[in-house]
Amino acid sequence: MRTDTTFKRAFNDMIDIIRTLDLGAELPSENALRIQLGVSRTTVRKVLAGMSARGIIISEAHKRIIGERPRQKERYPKEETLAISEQVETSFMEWMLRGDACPGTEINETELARKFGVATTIVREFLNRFQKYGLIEKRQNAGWVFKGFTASFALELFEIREMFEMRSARLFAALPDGSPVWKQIQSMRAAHLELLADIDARFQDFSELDSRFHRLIAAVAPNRFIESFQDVITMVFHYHYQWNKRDERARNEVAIREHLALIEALESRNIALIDRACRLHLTSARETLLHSIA
Amino acid sequence: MRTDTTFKRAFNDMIDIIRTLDLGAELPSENALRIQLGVSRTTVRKVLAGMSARGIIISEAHKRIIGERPRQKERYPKEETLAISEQVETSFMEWMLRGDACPGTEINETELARKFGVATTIVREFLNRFQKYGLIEKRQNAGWVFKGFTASFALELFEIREMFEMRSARLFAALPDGSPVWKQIQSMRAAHLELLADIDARFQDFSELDSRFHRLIAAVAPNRFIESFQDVITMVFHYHYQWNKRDERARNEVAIREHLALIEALESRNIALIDRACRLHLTSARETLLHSIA
DNA sequence: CCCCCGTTTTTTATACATAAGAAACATATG
DNA sequence: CATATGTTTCTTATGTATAAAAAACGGGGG
Repeated sequence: MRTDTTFKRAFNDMIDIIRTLDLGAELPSENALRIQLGVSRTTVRKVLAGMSARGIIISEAHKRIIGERPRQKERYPKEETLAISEQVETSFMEWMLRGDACPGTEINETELARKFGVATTIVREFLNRFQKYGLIEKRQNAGWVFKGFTASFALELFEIREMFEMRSARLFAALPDGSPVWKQIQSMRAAHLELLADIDARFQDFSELDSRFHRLIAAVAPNRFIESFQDVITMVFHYHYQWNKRDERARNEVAIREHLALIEALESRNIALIDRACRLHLTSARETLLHSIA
Repeated sequence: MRTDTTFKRAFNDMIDIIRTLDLGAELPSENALRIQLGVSRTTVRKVLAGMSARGIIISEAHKRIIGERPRQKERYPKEETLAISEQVETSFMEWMLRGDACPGTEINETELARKFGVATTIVREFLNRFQKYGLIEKRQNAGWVFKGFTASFALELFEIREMFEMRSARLFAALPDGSPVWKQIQSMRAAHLELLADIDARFQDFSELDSRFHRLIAAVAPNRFIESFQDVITMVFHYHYQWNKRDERARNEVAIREHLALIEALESRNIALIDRACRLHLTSARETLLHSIA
């Protein structure tokens, strides 16, 4: 009943590993592969078995040798490497953001399960986890209510975000000169500049950089509640902007420049400057989001 | 397979309703009862049927009359009115706080299900919901890890709490004189004074008052993320102090006085005073918690 | 002894089943 | 026709089943 997505993902990853090796080379041990692939040895063995069956790997006495270069077409398609729970997430986000759902819509577990073609258990589990994003609410013995991806959601989100980011930025600036974070922030700046130089082609890469940047700042003083809140932000930006591509390039360029300003402020160690750069960036991000909701 | 806890709870509540009525009196309509009991009409009818079977209610043509006073012993015991999911919560908290679990302990769904005598589905669902409290963490394709009810948990919790409470207190103080909250804060003060007057006997009532007090302050500027965080705080205090009764009376008395000081500060509208009262209270609450953890 | 691999046991992810509960529909009665 | 009750249908809460994945066990060679 469980899907073999872990196996398929590992299989694909294994293809990549083999491609870095020479034909006829000996493979690493099962245990070594287990660590490289990030799965259990059970799965590694299944992958090895599958590759042997296809002639990619040849098993000799106490050895496994690469028999033939795996071709890209032997990979399992991306969809088959996603656990059902991940597929549900995507389906749900699509359902939500495509506009099938307006604020106040009742969410019916059974109906969603039917619509997505999965078991109710999974939908239920997803909704329980999704609850933390503040977009749905459960009612006792009844279903869920979708509260809507509304302006007030965005405002509440940014109120918290501002508190958290200002806190982290200040703590960041208070770190001693010797701290390794100053190196990291340097390479962060470099990454921003690189992206900026090639913004027309790569503007879509910003989303990931954005997340990394804010997480780096927050990481100086770890707090599990702040980290958990960053998941909310990541989710919002990841999914929301998938459906709102308007002005994406311009939007991201502005954000990059704001990040650079914040980096400079951090390096100056000047609290007033930091506060201002931080607030400026968040205000503009908030306005952009609000604008795209309306 | 589903338990009939909703029915049993409604049945007990119905006993209370009937006791306020006279013998021979006519009962409200099913619909009216549905609203009073907060359940569906289906459940109301089941309750009515049960009571008819016991002679508490006599059904005549188009009428239902109270035939006999229900006795307290006819109530269903409390345990039977708790949904399995609620029982799991209690069991888990007990498991956690009784000390069976030290930081880093791996949580095994199957084992917990066995230990608690429930289905794995329910345990899984509970863990998914419980995740938001920051005490457990999931690992892909494996179980969960209990991160421990540790000092750093308490510190991280209070760092956020301080941000949120200060924010709410300030917004509270900024409300115009005409706002109804000033009346509410007055009666809150009265409730605190009452409790203080009878502290030796009623010190255990503080926990609920505490939660109400902080929620009142936060409610002036609703933010779903802050509200959700208050659930965390409520959980911590509710369960943790169930297993740490040491100095409870003294602890609560101190907290009441701190609340009274904060109320006074709020009424003064003086930001500096408010900040100080707020911080004082939170610091003392944090120290108390830290002390009881160590 | 330590690592490698084959085998067995345990656990998780997911599907499915069903009683309890909610909601919708239908009928009756004033 | 509005409201109350009887009936039917749909949904949720919870248990059980099972393939996939992880973990544990065990023997053999360096």
